[in-house]
Amino acid sequence: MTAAPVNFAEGSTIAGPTAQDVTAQPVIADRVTAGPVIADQVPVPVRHRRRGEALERAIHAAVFAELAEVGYAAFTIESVAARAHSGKASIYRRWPTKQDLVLDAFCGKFGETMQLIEGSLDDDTATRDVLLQMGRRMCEVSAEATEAIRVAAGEMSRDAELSAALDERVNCPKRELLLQVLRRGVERGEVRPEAACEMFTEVLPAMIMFKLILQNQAVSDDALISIVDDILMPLLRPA
Amino acid sequence: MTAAPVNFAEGSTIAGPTAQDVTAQPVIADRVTAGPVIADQVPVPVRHRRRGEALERAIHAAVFAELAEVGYAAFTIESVAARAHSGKASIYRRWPTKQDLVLDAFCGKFGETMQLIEGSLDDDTATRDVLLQMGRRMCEVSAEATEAIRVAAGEMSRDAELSAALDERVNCPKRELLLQVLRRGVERGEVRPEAACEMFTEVLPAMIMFKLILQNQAVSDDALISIVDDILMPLLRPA
DNA sequence: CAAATAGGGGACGCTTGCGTTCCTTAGTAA
DNA sequence: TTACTAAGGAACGCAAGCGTCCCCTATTTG
Repeated sequence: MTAAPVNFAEGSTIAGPTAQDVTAQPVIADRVTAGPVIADQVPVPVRHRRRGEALERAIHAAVFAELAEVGYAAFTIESVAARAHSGKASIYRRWPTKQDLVLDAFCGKFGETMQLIEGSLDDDTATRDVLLQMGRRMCEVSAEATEAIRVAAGEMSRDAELSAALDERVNCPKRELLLQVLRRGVERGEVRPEAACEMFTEVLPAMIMFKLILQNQAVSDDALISIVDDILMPLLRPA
Repeated sequence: MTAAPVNFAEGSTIAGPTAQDVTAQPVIADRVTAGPVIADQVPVPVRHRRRGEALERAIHAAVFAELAEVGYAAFTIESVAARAHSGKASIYRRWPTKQDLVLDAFCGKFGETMQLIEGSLDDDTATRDVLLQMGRRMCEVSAEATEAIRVAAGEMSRDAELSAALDERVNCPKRELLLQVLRRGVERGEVRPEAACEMFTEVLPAMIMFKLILQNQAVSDDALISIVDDILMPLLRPA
């Protein structure tokens, strides 16, 4: 199940005006409620009431937007609700604390992210290109959730149980997948056997995350290519 | 000027009990104030009233301890003051917001961290060992302030001015120093000339910070050696 | 089409931390 | 020794969010 990009646009206004939306919303709702809808006065699709998964995705999107805009310290359930055009109750009904909310959003985004690549492992793509593709995907997904990643890392340092859970759901799958790519590379003669180990598995994520999460730099495609071609491949290639 | 380890033990109880310390403190203070000090009843040095730099270092230490224990979201000026056995006013007198406080603590720790290595650039240490030494130093310093690092990164993403300031005070010096090490390596014939560029400068910090800050893993000395010997040096070494 | 369910959103009392002020006393400089 | 400055610490009013409840209505289910 993919991250449903559709709903990102519909459910919440990413990086859009915050307070204004909140006040603007009731007007539209009233018009819909009070009298018959005058069709051509509401060209933008009338906000319908979302439920279930659609609502959750909208809230998740609002969480990322809010985190990016004000950070975790100033992050409040109230503003997430407002941004998602939803009620606080709908949020509290699902997530008991702001921590749960953020971490669940995090998992939703990264839980099944990497599996998307698995398909391409069957065909005849070169290891170098698979790595590049994985790098691109990591950048793409992570760039939308940098603060959530920082928060998750921070909470993990304080909660061993959570740490184990996130490790299992996010880190391990990613590591395994990368390991799989390396092993496949060995079979194809593109990777030396000793290089198919855990440590080399960390080089790509480390370089990307360092720039993205800790240095706040966008990772251009050129930079990515350089990481793969000038760092990763030279390390992996058979002598 | 080093991070003054003396004060860490004196000014605040890192990772020690929080609430208890707070309530325990006045008792000691009263005893000191009210009557003559009975020497052997107060074997631990009586808390004297700190000022200026000594106080600031104690507060910084309390900041790191507090961040590590409760995280930035639950971090309050009040608990920092309590932990440092200081008054809120003394903190507000110096730092207008919690953001300023944390970031200043961050700068205090990382501002002049790396310069410590510069001395060893003159003698005949091999590049490999210089890198190892730098890695150790990075681990050492960063491990005490992982949450502060995350916070700094997060704030930077929201504040371009701050971002520039921290870059100048922390990132650039580190990058420059590493570049200097690489160039020195070129002169000594241990590094190929094309490798003395910015990108390779990031490999060591990226690997360390990824583990430490994003994966929450301690970086053992073995791991560090492996990073230097199996990743960095093979990339740098002349063909 | 009717009944049941859940969402949007306002209101409320409560708690917490903010930032300030004030008082007493410890360190410092003259 | 004597002023002077600043620290420790308590108290205070204030604002912001919390978490809950309730009402009304859109959507779904049967």
